[in-house]
Amino acid sequence: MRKADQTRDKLVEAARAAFWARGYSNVPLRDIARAAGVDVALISRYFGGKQGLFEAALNGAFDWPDLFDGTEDPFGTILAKFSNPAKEGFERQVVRMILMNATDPDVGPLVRAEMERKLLAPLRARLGGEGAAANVALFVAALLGASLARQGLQLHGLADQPSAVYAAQLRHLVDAALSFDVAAGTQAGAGR
Amino acid sequence: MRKADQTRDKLVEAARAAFWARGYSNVPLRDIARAAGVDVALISRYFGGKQGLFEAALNGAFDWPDLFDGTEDPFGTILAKFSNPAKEGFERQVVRMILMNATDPDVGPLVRAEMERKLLAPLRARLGGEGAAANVALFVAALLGASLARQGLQLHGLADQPSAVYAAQLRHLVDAALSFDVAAGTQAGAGR
DNA sequence: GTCCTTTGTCAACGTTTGTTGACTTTCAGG
DNA sequence: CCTGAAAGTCAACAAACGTTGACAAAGGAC
Repeated sequence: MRKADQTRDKLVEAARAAFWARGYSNVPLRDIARAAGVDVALISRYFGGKQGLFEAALNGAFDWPDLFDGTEDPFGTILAKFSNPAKEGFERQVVRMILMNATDPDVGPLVRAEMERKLLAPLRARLGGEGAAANVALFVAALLGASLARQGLQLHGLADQPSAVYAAQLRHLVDAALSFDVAAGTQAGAGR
Repeated sequence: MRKADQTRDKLVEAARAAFWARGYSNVPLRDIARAAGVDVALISRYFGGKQGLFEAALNGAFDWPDLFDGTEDPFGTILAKFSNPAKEGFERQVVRMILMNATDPDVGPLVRAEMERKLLAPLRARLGGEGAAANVALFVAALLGASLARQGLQLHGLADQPSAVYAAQLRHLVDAALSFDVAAGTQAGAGR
């Protein structure tokens, strides 16, 4: 039973790399099996099928290393993780996973549910107050939008910026998201 | 030759409805043919294949009705179209199209190229100035992020808001996107 | 060594998918 | 009416997909 766990882990790891990069419906199981150096049949055997493998890959994808247990501000921590390094951090992978799989008809609902449980709810609890939900949702929207535009769509003016400038852009957007006041209703300053 | 154009149009229309809603790789050609009331074989005959049909559906998807020809501010116009009605506007469909297909390995590059040509470049030309690219990219990022969070992910705190509140949220985020100053580099106000 | 559980291998199945080619129907021009 | 191009129908293909079941190898218990 020890050996089987190793194969399970190799499959989950390969599944993450593939699903996060190309999206659920664009990844054949044979690709994952080949990358893991394992026979395809073992996927259905161990995880019950493709969807089961995705659930296993999704499980733990939101277990951030000490983000909500410390006394630090999770918003600032997340922002810092996204701004600073070019190296693929833990949070970066989660965002790529969301962008690639949250709109899929098959596994989208799973992703959204896990997201709500492991990310949005804790962030709301940290912020507290009446309009916490609005600010948290805007925070996530800004983060996803910026990541999609820079990494996913490679937009000119965002993807070609040095990380210092991108950090300033992201902070500017996130500040707006967190400073939104629900009670104020409609505020001054139209478009442009 | 007149009749064939009608069938072509019916196919393109059905293709848009399906591709925009479920994404390129999740739509079988037979679904589109059935929705259009047409035989599947005609797709390969008329458009050369699935990718050709998508290109035909993509073509014209960015031809906004009088957005860049008038003297009005396109940023404000787009923002207004997204804030006000519950009815599915033209711009809304484009955003849904982007969110569902821009990350696809097959047609993603096509979508991004068309997006750059028909949306980002005109917006940059309108804004002008040195850092126009940065602001335009942030504008689009904010718009896509908010739409993804509200319509796509149904985030609590954004999807359950009345349209008046959502309009204020969107305007708040977009204002930040357009007010970003590239030259200022790093500015004051960290996370939270 | 023998047994039995665990683990991995292999071939095949039934579907679905995009695409193709041969055939039939439609219909305007002579 | 006759003809031929245009438009549509139908069956079938090959490939790819997820999944299954029968079988072989491995490895510890006794």
